[in-house]
Amino acid sequence: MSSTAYADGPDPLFALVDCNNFYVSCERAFAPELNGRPVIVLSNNDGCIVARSNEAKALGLPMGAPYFKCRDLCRRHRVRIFSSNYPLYGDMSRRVVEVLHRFTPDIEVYSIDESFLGFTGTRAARLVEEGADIRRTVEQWTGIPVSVGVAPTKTLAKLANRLAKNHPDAEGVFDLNGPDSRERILSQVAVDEIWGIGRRYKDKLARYGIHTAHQLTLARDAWIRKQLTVTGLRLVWELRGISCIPLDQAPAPRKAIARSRGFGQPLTTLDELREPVAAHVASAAHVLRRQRSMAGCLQVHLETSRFTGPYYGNAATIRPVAPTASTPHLIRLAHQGLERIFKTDHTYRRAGILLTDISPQGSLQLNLFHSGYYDEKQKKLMELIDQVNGRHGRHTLRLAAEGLQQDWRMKQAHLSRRYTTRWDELPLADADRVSTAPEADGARNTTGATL
DNA sequence: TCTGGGGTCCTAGGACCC
DNA sequence: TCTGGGGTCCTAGGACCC
Repeated sequence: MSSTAYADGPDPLFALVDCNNFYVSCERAFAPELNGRPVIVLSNNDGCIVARSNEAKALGLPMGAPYFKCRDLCRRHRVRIFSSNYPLYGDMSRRVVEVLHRFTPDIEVYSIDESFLGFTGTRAARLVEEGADIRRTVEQWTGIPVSVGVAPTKTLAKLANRLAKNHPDAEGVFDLNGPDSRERILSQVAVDEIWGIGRRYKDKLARYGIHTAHQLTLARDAWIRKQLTVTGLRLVWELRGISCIPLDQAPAPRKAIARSRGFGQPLTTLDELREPVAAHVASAAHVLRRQRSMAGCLQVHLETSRFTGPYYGNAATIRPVAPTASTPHLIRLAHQGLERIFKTDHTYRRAGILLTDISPQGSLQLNLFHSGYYDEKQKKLMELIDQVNGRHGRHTLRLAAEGLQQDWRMKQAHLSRRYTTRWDELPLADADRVSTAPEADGARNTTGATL
C-alpha cells in the first residue's frame, strides 16, 4: 500500500485492540471483589489454566499448566478459580465489538478477545489519541480493560499491543508507527514474540544466529522464503513496515467444523459413547447450517487416555450419498463410524467428530434417483429446531440420541453465573451496592470456589 | 484421581495421466 | 545399451494462531 492511494492524508494504519486477561476480566466485571486478587480460569473439564490475572502470573502460575499440578500453590495463595464460562465470555466479546464499531466500520474480529481496526486518511494521524479514547470507552461501557497497539501493518500492530501491555508507562496504548524508533525497539524483541513465529521457527532461526526481530528483518528474502515459507516472508515484510496482510472483514465460511471433548468420567460401552458423539454432531451441524453449508464427509474419532495406561485411538471416515446438513442423518453416519472403531475392554476418555468437504447449500447436483439427503422437508425441520434453540437456549430441543442423563458431561466445578445471557442468573443491584444473585442452583457458585 | 479445543495455511511426495 | 517431463489431485504432516 502506498500513500498515493490516500492522497488526503497519511498512510493507512492498523490498531489492534486486545482485551487484557479476557476470561478473568469477564469474571471480574461481575464480581468486583476479585480485583487485585489472583484469579485463574480453567479449560474445559477444569483441565488446564487458560487465563490468569496479573497477580496470578506474578505467583508463577504458568499458562497451559495442568490444574492438578498447581492446586497446592493456588490453595496457599488463595487464588480464585473459575471453570470456563463460554456463554458469558462470548456475550462479553460481542459487547466489546459493538463498542468498537462506534470508532470505525473497518473491523476484523480476529478472535474472542482481539479485533483489528483499520483507519485511513486524516484520522490515521491522530490514532494514538484515538487509541486512548477507545480504551476508556470500552472499559467504561463493558467493564473490560483493553490494550491498543498502533502500527502501519497488522504484524507490527500485534507487537505494539504486546508492548502496550508490558510497558507500564505506555498506559495501554503503544505506537510503532515511527520508523526511527522502530529499529531500536525491534532489536529488543525476541523472534518468538512475533506473530507467526512459534517455538520450532525460533529454534531454527537461532541455529542461524537470528534471535531478534530486527535481525530477522535483515535476512535475505530468498533465504526467508526457503526457511519459513511464503507465510514467513510476508511476515518479515510486515515487520519492515510494508503491509501484506489486509484487514479481513468478512471471514470465509469454515472448511472444517470439529467437535471433540474429554469426558467428565471414562466411558466403556458402545451405548454410552453414542450420546456424546450424537451431541457433538448436533453442535457441529448447527454451526454448519448457520453458515448455510452442507458436509460431504464426516469423521468420528475415539481415544483412551494419552497419559495413563496403554493408548488406543482410532478414527473412521464416512461419506453420505449426498452432502447434508441434517442432524439426524449425520448422527446416523457418525454412529456407523463409531461401531466400526469401537473395541470392548477400553476406558475411553474422549470422542470427537469432524465435518469436512463443506459446500454451500443449494449447490447440490440433483440426482434423479433420490431426492437428495437434504431436501426441503429436512431443511424446514432443522431450521425450526435452530430457531427454537436460538430463542430459548441451546438445548431446548434436542434429539433423543444426545441423551438425557449426559453422565459424560464435562467437569465444571467452579462455574460462575451466566450473568448476561440468562434471566435467572442476572446480577442483582442491591441499594447502592451491586452484588451477585443469591444461590438459586446448588450446582453453580456465585463467585467461584474459595479454597 | 486430575493433562483443552478449534481452527488455518503451506509443502512434500505419491498416484495418475498424457 | 539407452529409462522424459510436466501437469493435476490428494493426503499427511508440520507449523502456526487464539
